[in-house]
Amino acid sequence: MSLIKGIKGVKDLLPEETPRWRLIEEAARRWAHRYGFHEIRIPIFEVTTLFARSIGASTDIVEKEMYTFQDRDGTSLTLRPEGTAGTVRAYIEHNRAAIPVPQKYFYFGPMFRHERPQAGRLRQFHQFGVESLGMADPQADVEVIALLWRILSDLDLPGLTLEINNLGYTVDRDTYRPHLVSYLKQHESRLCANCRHRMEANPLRVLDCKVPECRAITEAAPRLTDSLSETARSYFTRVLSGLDLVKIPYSLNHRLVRGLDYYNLTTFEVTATNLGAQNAVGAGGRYDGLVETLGGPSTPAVGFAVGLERVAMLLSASSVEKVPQGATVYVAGFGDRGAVVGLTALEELRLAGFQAVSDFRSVTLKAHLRQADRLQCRFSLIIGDDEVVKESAILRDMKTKVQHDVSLSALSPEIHLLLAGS
RNA sequence: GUGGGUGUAGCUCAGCUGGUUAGAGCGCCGGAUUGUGGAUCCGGAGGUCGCGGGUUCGAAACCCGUCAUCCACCCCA
Repeated sequence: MSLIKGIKGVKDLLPEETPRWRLIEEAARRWAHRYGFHEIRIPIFEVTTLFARSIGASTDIVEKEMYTFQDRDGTSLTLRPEGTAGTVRAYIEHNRAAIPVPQKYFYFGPMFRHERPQAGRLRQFHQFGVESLGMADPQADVEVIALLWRILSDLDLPGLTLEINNLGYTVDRDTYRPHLVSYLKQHESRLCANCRHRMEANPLRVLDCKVPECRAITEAAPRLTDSLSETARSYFTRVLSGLDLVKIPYSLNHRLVRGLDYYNLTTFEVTATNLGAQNAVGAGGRYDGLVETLGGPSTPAVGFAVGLERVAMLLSASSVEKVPQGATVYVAGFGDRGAVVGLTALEELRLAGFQAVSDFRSVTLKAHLRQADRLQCRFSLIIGDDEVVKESAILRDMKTKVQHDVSLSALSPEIHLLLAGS
């Protein structure tokens, strides 16, 4: 009999770490709400072609990282590798374009990518994401970027940096690509093997190669900026001045190229220190063509996603360890009659709104008090056979060791009174 | 998919060039304190040394394989 273990790259979140996650989720929710985003809950799996069409058939995600399987009727389904595709699908399917107010959504949930696990990278990981659909104005970009920045800074993550770039329109990239390729061809022999391949498949990706040799070459390469149309340029300028206005610090990075095909114009990424190699905490951009590619009405859109595991990693390094709230009342019922009365006292306290706990394995008062201490309870309610006879229990303040008799017939009012007094 | 590190008690880790009953700290249980927790002291329990094979008189240690895990490449949030 071999032990059944969890799947590689798929983690359990144990009660010790769950408060940290709640903190992150609450911050994200709070800020999303302030910015006027509403929660959407979309399925965890979809028809495979949705992802192939939106993310891009030649991306790594679609080529080799998706969890794809056959449904019983043979249709190909896949576990979502990201949240945008499903959100857009829902937007189209429910004809949300017809609603005369901006459609601004946020979501939380697990995503699935078959990658080799490492620091900050799992096969089942969690994202918080935001999609702002319908507004083709730079202010919409600013709004989304500001929201991302606000959430992450509110959580006080170390070494946050916002990098931003302008990918222009598809036509802009089409005019730029030949310039880049012909330049790269001249230096082909000095490029890494990977980049030589990328040069054919997706030349823009060569720009964010980390190999120093490649970087040196691309440093002098023709820049996308110089091929951008006037409209693309002025759009980006207005995004930047909007960020200045609302005081979001950023730095330009002309190498910033996203790994998903649907982005255009504004792209951005927030990185942090102390994250190891996977240092992107949140990233996103504008994707004006996606709704239409998926069969919906032409709809401009911007969004981002945040990697929650990565945020959680950073948060552990900083200051979270201050919320281990223990229970307020430990009920120590022991002896034949005390145990019985203890059970009813527990229930009575809970109905009255207290958090009340006990360890039913403990038979002696000593053992009970030890557990009360471990559980960091504020009070212990001692009920032994003697107390049952007297019809009054002993309420012990675990910190001050002060004890009061409280009558068993009026437990919760008397505890309320003592609490109010202290 | 490729490379490297690490697998010894519940946890964190020692264990020298192979040598006899495998250790520490923390945690756990019990006692000192038969109805009063945390501290102290005393005592105790707990290990297929990841798994399989090989070398050897002898393997936790050496060799081969395998699995797990971590980190990096790649990719991305």
